[in-house]
Amino acid sequence: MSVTSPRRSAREKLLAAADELFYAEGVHTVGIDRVIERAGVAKASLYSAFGNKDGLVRAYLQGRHEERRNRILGRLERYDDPRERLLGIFDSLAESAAKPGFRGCAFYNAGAESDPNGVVREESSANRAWTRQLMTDLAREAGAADPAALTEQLVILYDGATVGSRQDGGPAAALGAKAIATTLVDAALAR
Amino acid sequence: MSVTSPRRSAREKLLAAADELFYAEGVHTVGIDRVIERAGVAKASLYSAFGNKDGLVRAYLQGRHEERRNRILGRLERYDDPRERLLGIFDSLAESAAKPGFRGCAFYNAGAESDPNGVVREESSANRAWTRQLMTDLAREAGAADPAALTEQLVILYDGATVGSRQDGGPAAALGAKAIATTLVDAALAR
DNA sequence: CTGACACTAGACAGATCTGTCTGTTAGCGT
DNA sequence: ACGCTAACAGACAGATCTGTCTAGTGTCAG
Repeated sequence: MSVTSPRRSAREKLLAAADELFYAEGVHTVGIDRVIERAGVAKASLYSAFGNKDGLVRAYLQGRHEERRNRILGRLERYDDPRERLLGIFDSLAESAAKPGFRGCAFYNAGAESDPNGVVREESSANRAWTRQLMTDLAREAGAADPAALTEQLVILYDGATVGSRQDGGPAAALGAKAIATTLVDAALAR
Repeated sequence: MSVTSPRRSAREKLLAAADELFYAEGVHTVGIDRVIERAGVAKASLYSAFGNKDGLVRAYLQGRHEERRNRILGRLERYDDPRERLLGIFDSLAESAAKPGFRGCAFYNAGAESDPNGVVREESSANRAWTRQLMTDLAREAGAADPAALTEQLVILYDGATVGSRQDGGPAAALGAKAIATTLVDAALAR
C-alpha cells in the first residue's frame, strides 16, 4: 500500500535486514542465515543479488554512506551561515547519537573485525574522504584562513565525539565536541 | 638463556601469541587453533590455563590495560610540572601511534565485534574509567577550575586521536590533539 | 497459453571453530 | 626412585558458517 514500494524486492529486504544486524552486532558476528531469516528471503536470492557475503557487506556500507550523506546534507540545509553549516555537522552527529540503537561509526566497526585489506577498507576510506572534503569546503566558504588545517582539527573532534557517544552512551560527547569545535572555528575565522 | 625467563610457561606463551593475533586481526576473527599454533603449545594447555576463549580474551585485555598503564605512568615520570604531565598522556599516545603495528584501542576494537555484554564490556569500561580518573587527578593537581569538565574535553580529544591515528596511519592526529588539548588546558588553568 | 524470470524451501558439501578427551612425555621435589 | 604436575600431540564431537545445487512456485509480457 506504500507509495514507494507496494512490494519490496528480495534485494531491498536483504539490505534492510543486513543493515540492522550488521550494525547492531557486527559484520563478522552475523551469519548469512541470520540475515536471510530476518529478511524472510531464500538464501539463493542473497547470492543471486550480491554474489557473496563480501558483496552484501559492501552494499551495506555503501547504503550507510549514502544515508549518512543525505542525513548530514539535509541537516545543513537548515542553515544559511557557512559557519553554522560547518558546526551543524556536529548537530547531526548528536542527533544520531541520541537515538537508542546508536553504535558508533559503521565503517570503523566493520574495519575492527575484518582484515585491513578488501571491501571494508575501500568503503571506509571513501566515507572518510567525503567527510574531510565536506568540512574543507564549508571551512573555505566560511572564510577560514587554512581550511585544511581546520578540517584536521574538526576530524579529531568528530572521531572523538563518535567514539565517546558510543562508549559512554548518549550525545554528551557530541555536544562537548561541538563546543570545542566552535572555539576552534571562531579562532580560525578571526585571523 | 634469558635473565628474565629461562623457560616461559605455556600460559605466558599463549598470552603473548593471543596479544599479537587478537590485536592485529581481531578477537573474533582469530581462532583458537591460530593462537596455539603461534604459541607452539598444546590446545589442552589453553583450556587448562584460561578455561575457555572468553577467559583468554579477558586475560588479553587485562594485559593490554596493565601494559598501557605502565607505559603512560612511566612516561609521566619524566615531567615534574602537573600541566606537562597531563599533556604527556598525548605524547604517550603519539609514541604508540608511530609504531608500525598500531591498530587503535584494543578495547574498542574488541567491543566492535563482540556482543555488548560480557567480558569485553567489563574490561573496556574499567580501562576507560582508569583513564578518566588519571586525567581528573592530574587536572586537579595542575589547578584546573573544573577538573571533571576538563577531563571530558580531553577524553574527546584522546578518543579522536586514537581513531585518527589508526584510520589515517601515523601519529599526526595524536600530535594535533595535543595541540588542541594544550589550549584547552591553559584556558582551564587561567581562570 | 507459454516461456522467461524472480523467488522460495531446503538439502548438501566443505571448511572452520570451540571445547573435550585420551594417552604420552619430561621435569622436579621429596 | 617415585609420584606429581605441567605440558605435549592430536583425534574427536558438535556446532556453525559460507556457498552451491535441485526442484518447485508464482507472475507477467507477448
